[in-house]
Amino acid sequence: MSKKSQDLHEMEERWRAFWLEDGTYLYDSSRGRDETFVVDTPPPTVSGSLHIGHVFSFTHTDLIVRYKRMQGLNIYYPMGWDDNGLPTERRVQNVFGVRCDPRLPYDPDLKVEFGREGDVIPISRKNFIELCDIVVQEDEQKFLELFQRIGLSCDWNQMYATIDERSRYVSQLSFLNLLDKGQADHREAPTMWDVDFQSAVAQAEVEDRDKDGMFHKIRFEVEGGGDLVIATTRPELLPACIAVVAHPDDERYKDLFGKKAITPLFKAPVPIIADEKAEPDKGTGILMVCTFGDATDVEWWRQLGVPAREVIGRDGRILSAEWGEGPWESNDPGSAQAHYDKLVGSSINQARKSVVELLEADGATVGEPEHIRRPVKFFEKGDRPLEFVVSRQWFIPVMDKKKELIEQGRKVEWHPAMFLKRYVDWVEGLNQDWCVSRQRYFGVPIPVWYEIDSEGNIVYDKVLVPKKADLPIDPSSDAPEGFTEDQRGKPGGFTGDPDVFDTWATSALTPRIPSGWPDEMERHLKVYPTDLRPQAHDIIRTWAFVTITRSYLEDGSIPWHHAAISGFVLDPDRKKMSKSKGNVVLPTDVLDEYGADAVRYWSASGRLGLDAAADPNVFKEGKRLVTKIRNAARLIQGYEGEGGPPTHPLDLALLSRLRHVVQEATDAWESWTHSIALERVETWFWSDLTDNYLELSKSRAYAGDPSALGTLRTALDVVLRLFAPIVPFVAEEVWNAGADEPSSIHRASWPKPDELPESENANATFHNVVEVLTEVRRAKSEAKVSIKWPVERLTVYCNAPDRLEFVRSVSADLIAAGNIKNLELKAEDKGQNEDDFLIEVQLAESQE
RNA sequence: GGGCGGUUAGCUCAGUGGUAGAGCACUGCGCUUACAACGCAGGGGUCGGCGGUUCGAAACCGUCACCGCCCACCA
Repeated sequence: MSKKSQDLHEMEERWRAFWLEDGTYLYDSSRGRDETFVVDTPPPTVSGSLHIGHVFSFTHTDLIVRYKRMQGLNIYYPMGWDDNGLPTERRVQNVFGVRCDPRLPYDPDLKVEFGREGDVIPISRKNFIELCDIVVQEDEQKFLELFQRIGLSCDWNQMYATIDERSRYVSQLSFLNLLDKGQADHREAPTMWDVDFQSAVAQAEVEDRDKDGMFHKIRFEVEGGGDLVIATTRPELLPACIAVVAHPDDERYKDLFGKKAITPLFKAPVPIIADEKAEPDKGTGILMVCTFGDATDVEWWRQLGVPAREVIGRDGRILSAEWGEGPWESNDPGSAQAHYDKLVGSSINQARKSVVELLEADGATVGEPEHIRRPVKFFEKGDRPLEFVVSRQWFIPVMDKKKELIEQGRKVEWHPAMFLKRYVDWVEGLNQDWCVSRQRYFGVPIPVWYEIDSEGNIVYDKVLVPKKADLPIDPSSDAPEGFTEDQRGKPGGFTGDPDVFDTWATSALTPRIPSGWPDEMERHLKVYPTDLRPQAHDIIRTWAFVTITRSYLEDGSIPWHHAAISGFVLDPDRKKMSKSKGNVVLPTDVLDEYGADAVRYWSASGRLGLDAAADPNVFKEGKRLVTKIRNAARLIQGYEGEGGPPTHPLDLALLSRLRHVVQEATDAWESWTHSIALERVETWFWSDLTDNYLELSKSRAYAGDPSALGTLRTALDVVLRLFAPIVPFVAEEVWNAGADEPSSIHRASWPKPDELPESENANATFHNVVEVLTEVRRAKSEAKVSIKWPVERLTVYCNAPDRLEFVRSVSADLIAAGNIKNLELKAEDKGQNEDDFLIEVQLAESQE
């Protein structure tokens, strides 16, 4: 690291320490709701890797917060860590080489090394959770360091984690409230299921992936003669077939409705039914309904009201069955059993192959299988397609509340507004209630027990709930009221719900976790509903949706007034970053190279909602700005003498133009377009101040002219405050230069236009003098001489005398800045257009 | 299949009806007492295509193309 980079990092570290010690960013609980700005911060998944995308979106939040703080608002900006759930479990499995087996007893002496390799060790649930706790502590520390490094102005005393006691309390309490209100129920039903993780998943966690498959055509006989051909990509579900369906208007099959088809191999008679959901032009136009191939199968199964034939188990292997009994109806149970037994225990892929072979041997296939590419549903974190498996799960009903939830979404102001549409589309497209239970270990336990009857059967209708005062509880180690632990799992006793909540069921409550809800309502109401929910657009369907839903169900509220949506970060070539492509930009790398302010500058230049490229040029630009601010400040702060009110026309022009920048920047912040605020301030700083004014004002400033000195100091003071939300470190450094007792710029007030004078002639004065000065520079550049080379004679001709007057009013500054020996301003027509300037520059013969 | 964005200089992006912009990259000059981690000057664009509205369109309307994202019952 170079010396200068080191200085930069030391400077940042110094202010980081000062802000913590000074309490610059602490929430003041004594101030009222209307003077407080509250952020419902996204708790990042700490078991994921640190990503430049975190820096981008969290900086967006911090920009807004810093602006609001300078507007005089009391800021409530907590930070949460999302450690709950599958990502942590996966990481523990990987770094310790273990897996959770809940049947095993707790081993208090278990020792496993971080990063150990070799055989995977099965461990008890309690041991597993202990390892999870170790891992999340480390991960949280890394995120904390990163976030402090980029200068997030959180109140670090307001930290929480989604697995901590407070979160478990809030999560369980809110769930019990829903249960009281009849807004949560459990049922045994076909649910989307990941066969690797062996857990239910919710609609929001599902994604389509295009996969290759084979279309197999299978001949079914029809009772009473004839046959029909079904095309399917999932022949392994043939034993689970409970009906075949065609469109009611389909001439090919019209005569078959009401009859029965006989499945090949298993000889099961199944009804041929008509339904408009069958599309004549897909496959052969007639399809088999299996328990369960997809969500439509589930619907048809419900309509038919027949028992399911479950063939796929929770582990993704084929279950055993007794053909000829119960739902396993067959015209030839013996041969059905013989065929089926060849499948039992095999994986889905193996079973598919076996069924095809059996069908071919039986002559039940038609033609060659055709290749097809089609979307297949996956758990977003999973590797194998989802299956529909019957299991008992807890749901929060949302299908009957779409209208209300859309209405709630409309009450929120979305920035940019287009994301409201994405929210509405998602809610409108919901096709199932929210499944909140997961068959996992590291999560918030579902706080209920069930009674066991005298026969030893679990009576799911008899739900035992804890007293709210006892929360949080773990039903696998705590006993319900009226029972003792030795009655667990015994007839006449109880059993705990074995599952945990979906991570989102807890994350949905982030506005209530740090607020003190519901026990400290006075405090809660000072920070709820919150003002701002910042988040990225990918989790509108999850986090935004679930938060709006839970707030509505809890007390009819909206959780936040504004939602600010950040885009994604793409690599410098605008491609998606991924570890496999090796194009990942690490936040620590760019922070090392360019510094926190420069990285924040890059974030601030990205508009809300738009994806941004991690472009090194923009980081560089930011770093250049930081250097420029320090250098400009060094010049201004180095001048000696008393400053006074601005009286000189150029000084009035500069400050008047700054006055308009203050207004424009404020308007931009107020309309959630921080990138425009940055652009306006930066243009003024670079072009007006450093390129031109600092040069033009030098002679007067060195001479101690009070108007120039006052102007320079005011300009610096104001522009630092305009820059402070974006580059907080250098702004603080320069603000406190030479001060014995630092006083944070971040507690200073946002500039107001009224602090600055307004001059009618500001733009004319500035533009005219700059035009002349630029021409002088051009002449010197063309003559290939240095910028300080003397000008023997500068003549400006113009037909418009008032234009020349503006130049004349600041001619002394112009003469000094251009090193001009003789300046002549002539109201003469030299053939130039209208009132254009015609500028003649006669350079001196020598540099003397 | 439906929806939402985007398309402006080699690159990353501003620019919502009035003479096409910035930074980087490129070329030339310059160490000038704030700044060589820099400054000054310069070259570079049929604003994705077509049609329309208008005195005037990068901008407004229509349409098409391409890129990206979101969603959709996987036969």
